[in-house]
Amino acid sequence: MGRQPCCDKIGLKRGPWTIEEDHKLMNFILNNGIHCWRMVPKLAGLLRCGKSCRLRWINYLRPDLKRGGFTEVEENQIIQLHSRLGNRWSKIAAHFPGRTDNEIKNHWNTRIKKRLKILGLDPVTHQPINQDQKKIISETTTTTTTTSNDDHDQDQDQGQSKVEEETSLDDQAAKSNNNTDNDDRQISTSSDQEEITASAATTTTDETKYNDVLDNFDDELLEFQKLDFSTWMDQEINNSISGSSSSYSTSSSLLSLDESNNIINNPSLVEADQTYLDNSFFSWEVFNYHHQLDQDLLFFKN
DNA sequence: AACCGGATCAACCGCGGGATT
DNA sequence: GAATCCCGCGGTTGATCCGGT
Repeated sequence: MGRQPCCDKIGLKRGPWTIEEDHKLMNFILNNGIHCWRMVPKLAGLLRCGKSCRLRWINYLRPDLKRGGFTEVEENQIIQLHSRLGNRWSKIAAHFPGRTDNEIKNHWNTRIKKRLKILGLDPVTHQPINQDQKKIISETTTTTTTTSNDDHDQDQDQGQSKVEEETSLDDQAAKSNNNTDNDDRQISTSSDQEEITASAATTTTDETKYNDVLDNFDDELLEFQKLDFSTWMDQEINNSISGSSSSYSTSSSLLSLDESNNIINNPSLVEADQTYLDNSFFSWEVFNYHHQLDQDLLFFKN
């Protein structure tokens, strides 16, 4: 007997979200919170399945998302964590406040994998590739960009051997999350850092590199922990208005900061040019400018 | 200007696991 | 213990962007 689908898909909309749908979903969650994703689309008046709403919220609408490209420090941290956790993207993402598992997964598959191959490292085992393997990889990467089944199998094998370690990491992540309550940004704990440091010390060739990475990471974490969530959010809002924030998506589906500010300064543009609404997503900042952010943010601050 | 192919990333799908009945 | 529900995860797809020719 097969499993029932998560929802009946008859009459449900698929594909890219419109600004109107985003607005409905965000308003609903901000006003009501999340209790049951299955009910969210019905109550919010959306023709989407609950899964789709959840994904949209987690990967795009959540106000604490950190947009923009990954820094080298973050990339190195991802590599470090991937060497120990394998393709457990959600576990890896737990170490990066404001980043989603999807974002990290995409970044890994599109950039970091290549970077490691160029450096002569196997992205699956993180070990140096011998010449024969290098040859095979260079041939396969020129013919296809998709993940091979071999990769997949190796990933799974690797995953099996890491279950015990993962368990301890999960415990730490859980403790960390419980300690932080509303402050999602403060996820990594000192014990995480100690373990990462200890693990880094066991990898012989990259020891120095990892220590540098961890030093930088500790500095960032310290800065980060000085902020409480509401302070951070206020800064993000102020930065967005002044145009000095560093965390903006360059994604094509978002209006650029210049465009956003242009609309802020000239709201009539939106009424005059319907294509803004039809074809574009506002950035989070613009969206909130038009929808009384302060009121909505009370939900998060409380 | 038009086309092409690679890169990117949002979104979908199926599955596994925990909770509940 | 079995059946069912729901959530979350990881793999994959497909639309779009972008640079090269």
